[in-house]
Amino acid sequence: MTTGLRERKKLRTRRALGAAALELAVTHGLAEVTVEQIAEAADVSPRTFFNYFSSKEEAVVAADVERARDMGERLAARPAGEPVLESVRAVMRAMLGDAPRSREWIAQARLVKSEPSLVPQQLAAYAASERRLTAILAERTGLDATDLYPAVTAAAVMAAMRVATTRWLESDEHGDLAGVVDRVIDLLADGLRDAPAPGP
Amino acid sequence: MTTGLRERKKLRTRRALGAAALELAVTHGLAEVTVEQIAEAADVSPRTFFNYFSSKEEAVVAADVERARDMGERLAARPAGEPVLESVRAVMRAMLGDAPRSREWIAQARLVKSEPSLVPQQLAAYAASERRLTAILAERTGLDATDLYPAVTAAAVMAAMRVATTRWLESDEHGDLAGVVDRVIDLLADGLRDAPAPGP
DNA sequence: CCGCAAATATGCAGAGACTGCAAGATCGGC
DNA sequence: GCCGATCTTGCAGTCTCTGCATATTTGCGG
Repeated sequence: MTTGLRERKKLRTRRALGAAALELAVTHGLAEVTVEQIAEAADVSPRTFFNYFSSKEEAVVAADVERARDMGERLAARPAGEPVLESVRAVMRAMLGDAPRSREWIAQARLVKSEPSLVPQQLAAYAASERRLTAILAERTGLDATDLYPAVTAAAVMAAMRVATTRWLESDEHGDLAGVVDRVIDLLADGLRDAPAPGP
Repeated sequence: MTTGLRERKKLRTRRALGAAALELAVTHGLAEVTVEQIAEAADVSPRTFFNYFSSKEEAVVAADVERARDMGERLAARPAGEPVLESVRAVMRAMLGDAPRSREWIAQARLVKSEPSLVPQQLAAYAASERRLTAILAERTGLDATDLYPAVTAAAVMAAMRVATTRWLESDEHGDLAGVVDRVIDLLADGLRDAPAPGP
C-alpha cells in the first residue's frame, strides 16, 4: 500500500511549509514573517498555504503534530504487557536519542517560549498527541474508548512531558532531559503523593 | 486596600466584553460575530476591545481565566495539612455547587466543543490555571518554585479536570460531574496503575 | 495512450482582524 | 484645583483569512 503520489506530494508540501515557517520565524521573529513569505519559501501560492494551515502559528508548530504521530507509532510497537508508564519512559528515551530531530525540536521550543502567541497552538498540538495516546492506551488495555482510564493517563502523561521539557528549557538546558522525564514519570507513578522532602 | 475606581472599571469592562463575546457567539455562531459587535454590546469602541483581548477567541474563554483565579483562592484557603489531591477534590465540589456559574460554564464548554478554533485558546486558559496552581502548591509544600513536584502535580490535576469535563459533556451530561471528578482524582492518586479490569 | 473524474493549486476580490500612533478624556494624589 | 499617569478612541494601513471560479495535476478504466 505505497501511498499514492498525490499523498506524498501533499505531505512534502506540508512539511516544506512547516519548516519554512519555523525557520523564518526563528531568524526574523514571528511578527515580521508574512504568510506570503512562507508560501514563497515553500514554493506554493499564498492561497495554498491556507489549504494546509489556518494560520502562521499553526504552521510553526506543525512538527509537533508529526512528533505526535511518531510517538504514537513507537508506543504501539512496545510489548503489550509492559506497564504503560514504562512504555512511555522507553519511548521518550528513544525519541530524545535522535539528535538531529532534537535540535530542530529545541529551536522550536525556544521560539514558543519567546513568542506568546504560539502557546495556544503548541498546546493544541499536544492535545492531538493526547488523543492519539488515548486511543492507543484504550486498545492496549482493552478498555472501552469512553473509559476514563486511558484518557486520564494520556492527559497526565502528556502534561508531565510538557512540564519536563519546559523545566529543562528554563533551567538553561542543564543536565539531560531524559533524566527529567524519568523524574516526572516517577512522580506520576507514585500517585502525586504529598511533597517529597524539601531538597538540601 | 479597596481597589481603586480605575481598576474596578477595567474589570467591569473586561467582564462585559467577555460576556458579550460569549453570548453573541452562542446565539449566532462564532464566525458570524465581529469584534465591532462585541465592542458595541459592551459599550466600548472596537479599538478598546483590543486593549483587553487580542482576539475574539480569547474574549470568549475569558471566564476560564476568572475561574482559574477563583480556584486558586479556594485552594489557598484549604487547611495546610490536607493532602493535595483531597484539597482539589473539595474545591471542585464546591465550585460545581455554584449552579448559576455552572450554567454559564457549561454553555461555554458546549461552544468550544462546536467551534474548533476556540480549542487552542481554551487550552491556554487552562495553562493559566495551571501556573497559578503550581505556585500555590509550591508555597504549600515549601518546595522551591523550580521543583518538579508542584509543576507536575498542577499539570496532571488540570489535565484530569479537563478530561473529566470533556467526558461529562460528551456523555450527554449524564450523571453528576462531581462523580466523574472523583474518579479521575482516584486514578491520579493510584499512580495510573495499569488498567482497571474492563467493565461489565 | 486517451480522456474523464476527482483532487489540488491558484488567482482574485473583499470583509475583517489587528496594530501603531496621536489626540482626547479620566482618575488619583498632592 | 492641578498635574502626571492611565485609558479610551479614531484613523490609517497592513495582513489575515475565506469563498468562489478557474486552471492544473493525478489516478484510473477503457
